[in-house]
Amino acid sequence: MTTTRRERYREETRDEAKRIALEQLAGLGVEGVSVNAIAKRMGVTGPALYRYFKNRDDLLTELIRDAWRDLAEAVEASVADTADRPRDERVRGFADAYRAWAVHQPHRYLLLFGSPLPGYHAPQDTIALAHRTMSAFIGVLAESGPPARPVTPSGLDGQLREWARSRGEGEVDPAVLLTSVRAFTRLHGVLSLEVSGQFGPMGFDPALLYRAEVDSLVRGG
Amino acid sequence: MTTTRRERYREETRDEAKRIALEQLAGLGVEGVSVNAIAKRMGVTGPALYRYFKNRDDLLTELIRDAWRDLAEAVEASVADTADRPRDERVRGFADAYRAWAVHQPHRYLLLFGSPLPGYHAPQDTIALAHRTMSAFIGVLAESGPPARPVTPSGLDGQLREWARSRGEGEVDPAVLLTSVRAFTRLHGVLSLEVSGQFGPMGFDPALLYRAEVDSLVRGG
DNA sequence: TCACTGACGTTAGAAGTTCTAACACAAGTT
DNA sequence: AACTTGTGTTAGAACTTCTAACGTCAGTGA
Repeated sequence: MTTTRRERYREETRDEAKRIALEQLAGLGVEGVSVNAIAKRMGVTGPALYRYFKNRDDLLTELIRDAWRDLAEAVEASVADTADRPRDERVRGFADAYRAWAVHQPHRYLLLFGSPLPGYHAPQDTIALAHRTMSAFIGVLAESGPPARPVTPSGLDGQLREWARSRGEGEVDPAVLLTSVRAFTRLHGVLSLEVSGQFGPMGFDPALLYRAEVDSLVRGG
Repeated sequence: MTTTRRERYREETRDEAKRIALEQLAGLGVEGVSVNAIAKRMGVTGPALYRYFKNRDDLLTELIRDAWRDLAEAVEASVADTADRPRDERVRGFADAYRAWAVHQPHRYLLLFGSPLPGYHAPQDTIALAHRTMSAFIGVLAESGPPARPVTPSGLDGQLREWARSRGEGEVDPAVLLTSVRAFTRLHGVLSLEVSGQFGPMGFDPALLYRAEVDSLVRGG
């Protein structure tokens, strides 16, 4: 596919707008992402940007899409880097990469996992991008085979199996899926509270709390 | 303290505004909470409301304060109701009350735990209200004495002890604190993802996942 | 009872926001 | 060279928060 000069310029303009939007996001939160302000900083008038983004929601959707892709690439890189290491080390590597991504750009993590934009419905490709991170996680955790685990609430096994089927990854042991999802929610639990500043007044280091969770994860707790 | 007719009327007006603000929050998210729109629905003009709230942030702070108080009262009620039950049942009671509060009014849960308002700094009394929920949780979990538990990352014990001291609750075993905080982050992990709709495309019942976490919690996992 | 003070609501308006419409111009295409 | 398309402009509608100035009316003290 040939890219004309115009197409290239257009892409650059879009990228510049998104770059500035991310700065606004970091500084002022999602409410502070203003089409007008972005345009002004780019040296054009407000309405000019509507040639590049259908509306503000469209711009934010792009930011969300990019963030999911970026997160997926970060954890996939960790998985690739530890390809020939023992399973526990790979799990730790994943968890560390995941946390690093989150705490180095809390605003983007919040964009993905914080309050949903009202009326926003994630497009299909965004959901697929989100799945990539989960798949990488399941892949690493599944390495030592189905884990021993306590009683599963009735019904969940079937639902997890159905979920795996819909992801098109063939037959995955529901025990692995449950372990993965629970591990994920636990990591997210710590990260979410850290990134939204809830640990602030408590005065202890969230990284240590995170490590405690990772420890119990590799131990199979 | 005597309340004059004026004071009572003023309080009613504030309450009505907050009531409508909560409806807006539920329907349109925090961005949809508009001073102007609230005033219109109350049958007055926009600027009139500025006699009752310093500005929009002040109104939102009130909503946050109310939500923390409401949450604390909900879990404290559960704790009181199960006063003479065995410890495990009390833990389950707490977890159920906590989840019920969150899923019945997801917008309020997100107001407390979702993306923080940019530039918002929680006033001291709000932090104290948030602590009430945590204290109730610690209280129930502490009942069977310090739990057996795996290795604690070095440094965390001291920080937890310091945190307990600053809360003015005397000497609490750091093991209990760690268990409490970790239990809390795990419950929050599931709730947070549920309430922000992340489980939507996955098609399984978050309540079952939550139960799995509660199960492992009472088992001391 | 009269006068005063303070609370409350109004309109006007400044400075933002998103977003559409109409227009101008320059850059590719035929 | 003429035409089409992309990209920018200004104008403006309909919102938003929030301040200022101005009535009006209720409650209080003399």
